[in-house]
Formats: sequence, structure tokens, C-alpha cells
Amino acid sequence: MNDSSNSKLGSSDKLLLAALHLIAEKGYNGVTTLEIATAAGLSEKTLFRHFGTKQKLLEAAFDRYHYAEEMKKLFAEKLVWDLERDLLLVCTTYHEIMNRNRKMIQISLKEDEGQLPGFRARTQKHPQQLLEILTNYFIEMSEKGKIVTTNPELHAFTFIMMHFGAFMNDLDAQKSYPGITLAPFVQESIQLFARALRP
Amino acid sequence: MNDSSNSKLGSSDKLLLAALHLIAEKGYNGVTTLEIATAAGLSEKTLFRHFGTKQKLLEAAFDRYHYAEEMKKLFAEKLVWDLERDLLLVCTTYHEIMNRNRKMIQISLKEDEGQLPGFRARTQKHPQQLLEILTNYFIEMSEKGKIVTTNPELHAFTFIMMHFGAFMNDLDAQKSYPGITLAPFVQESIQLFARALRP
DNA sequence: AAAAAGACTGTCAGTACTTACTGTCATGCG
DNA sequence: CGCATGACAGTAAGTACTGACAGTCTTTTT
Repeated sequence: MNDSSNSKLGSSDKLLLAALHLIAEKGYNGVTTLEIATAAGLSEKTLFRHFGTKQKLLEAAFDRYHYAEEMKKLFAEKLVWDLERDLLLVCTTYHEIMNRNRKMIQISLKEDEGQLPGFRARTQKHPQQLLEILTNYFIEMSEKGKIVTTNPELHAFTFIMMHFGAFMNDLDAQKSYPGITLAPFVQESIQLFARALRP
Repeated sequence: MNDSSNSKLGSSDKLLLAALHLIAEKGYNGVTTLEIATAAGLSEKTLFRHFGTKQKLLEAAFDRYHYAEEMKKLFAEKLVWDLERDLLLVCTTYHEIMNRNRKMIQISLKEDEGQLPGFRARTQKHPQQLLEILTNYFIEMSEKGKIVTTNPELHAFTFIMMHFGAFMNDLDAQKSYPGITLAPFVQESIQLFARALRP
């Protein structure tokens, strides 16, 4: 259940995962190096031997575990120009990536930019790419006559905001809206767009 | 420009505002009592004379500046059963309230529940109420034959998630999507729903 | 009007605790 | 042997919080 219980990992990875987990939960200033080391099942001394400072530990964790593949590759050859199918692909891919970077996103939210140079830029890279891709998709779908869209970028933005909102709502352990799960929401959001954009 | 530059405020309010502002920006553990007092233009000693402890200062700030009026009152007698008009009212009211509680929401996001008992519950109160109101609204509109909705609660949730996402995106000073402003987005989101739910 | 009282604040010195980080030496392990 | 680690002690800095005293300004009293 706990990240650090995996005994197959090397010491560095145990520390990185424990750091990521605890900092995401309690914030950088809310966790001590002793806490992190203990959670990793190691001594504090080992932590400093590996990473020198607490800052470098966090930076190393970000570098090691931030998923950074290009969004465009994820959609290459996969779009079939059927609105509902393609939107489902976009949705699932979006939520998958956001969930993979969940801890990093939580950290970026909690800490201010001054102390985490460049971290926020990285967490925002995927959403920005996706907006571009989805905008172009709407434009092309419109040219094919399969949908009507007056403002493709705004439509793409709206679609992404829906799912960004749902993701952020889910990020919080103590959810704002219990009783609503992701899958039906995804389905509904797609049908909504399909009906609204239908020629 | 700065909160604490308003010389008409009493010392307590200067401290509360400075605390709210700084804690929202750098987190509870990221700010010192000396910093807060200095930002308020007062001495650290005065801070402790007024509030005793740092915790109580934050709690007092939350109590004093959290906007807590019942959502239902805000919509009483104001809904006219015209979808586009009513959704616009819901949108603007939602964004207004969320913005009014912006600092409190930022703090709730940064700090974990263990140290801020009950804070998160208060920031989540408005969204939950709104979901209820909007769900009932969709049900009634459906009964009036003005819209078709297969799952009113999910539709309401979807609508709110769109705007929650937009708000969260805007919360960040370093926005993910520059060049997109709120007003056109609100307009588009309403038209989207109007088209999708039209009988 | 003058004096006295009271409320509020600043300065400064200081305490107690936490915490990032280091040094030294011993131990286990291939 | 060589390498990684742990146990332990310790340092230096930061920080929440306190106490003592003095200054200022307003209000009250004479």
C-alpha cells in the first residue's frame, strides 16, 4: 500500500518516492527530512548522502518521476474522425496523464513558484499541448463538415476545462462532490459536446 | 495596491489581511509571524497581543473574511425559467463567490486538513449547494418541457465542473492558458448547454 | 486648561524548540 | 577489500512566543 514498502527498489528511489508522497500531502515546509527518510525505511543520513540537500531531493524526484512524453505522439494515427470516439480517446489520455503526474501537480499547487523554478511550467506543458491538438482537431472536423464550431479554440478550452475541473475535484482526497464517479461524467461530457456541435 | 497600505483599517484587520494574503501565497509554514506583522506595518509583538498564536490568527482570518451567505437566497425569485438567462446568473454568481473566497480557497488547497480543522468543509459548502440548486433547476426545466435532460444531476455536475476548472485555472497567477479570458468562455459554455439540451 | 488614567504600540533581549545538515565511527555485505 | 548504511552526537540557524519597559495618543477627571 505504501510506496516505500517496495523492497525491490534502490535506496534512492525509495527516498524519491517517499519525498514525492509526503511533500504532495503536507507541503515542502510541512515535512522534515527525518520524516521522509523514515517513511523510506532509511536513515536521515542516507538521505543527505544521496541528495546533499532537501531542495535537491525534491528536484531529483521531479526529474525522475515527471512524465513528459509529447502529447502529439499519443494521438498520432489514433484519431479516426468520429467525434465521440476521438473525444473519448482525448479524455482518457488526458486523465491518464494527469493522474500519472498527480503528485507533481499537487506539489506545484501547494508551493509557490519562487522556490520551485520551472516546476509549474512542466506540469502545465501537457494541458497546453492538448489545447492545441484539440483546437486543430475541431477545425479539421469542421472542414470535413462533421461538426459546426464557431470558435474552435474556445470549444477546445471549454472541453478541457470540464475535465480539468473534474480532475482537480478528484485530486482532493476530501472530495467536494461525493457520489459522482469519473466514468459516467466522461460519457456525459462527450455526449454533451456531440449534441451541441452536431451540424 | 497592497492590502496593508490601507491606513483606515484597525490593527487587527491589517494583520488578518496580511496573514490571509501571505499564507495564500506561500503557505502557512512558508510565512513567519514577523513577515506577517511587517507586511501589516506593525510589530510582531502586536500580532501576538491580538491573537495569541499563529494558528489563532489564521482561524480568525478565516472567520472574519469567509463569505458564507446561503446560496439559495442568492437565487430566490431571480430565476426566470429561461435557460440562457438563468445559466448566466448561475455562472456570474458562482464566479463572484469563488473570487470573494479566493484567498481562503488557495489556503485550503495548500494546507492539509489535519492542521486546518473544518476549513475545507467551509470552502466546499458553496459548490455543493450550487450543485443541488442547479440539479433541481434542470429537473423543473425538464418538467416544463423546456429542455431534455436524461440525468439532471450529472448535467449540473458537468456544468459546474466547467466553471470550477476555469476558476482553478484562473486562480494560478501563472496561468496555464494565457490569452483566454473569462467572459467569452462563460458565454460559450452557456450556448453549449443551450444547444445540447434543446428539446 | 491641566493633570491623570488607560489603551495601544514599539523596542529589545531572551527562551525553548525545531530542523537542515555534518562528522565520526562501527557494522553488514558482496 | 570496498561500498553503502546506521547510530549517535552535535552545530547553526530559524522561529514561535514571552517579559520588561517606554513612548504616544485619546479619554477622563479635576
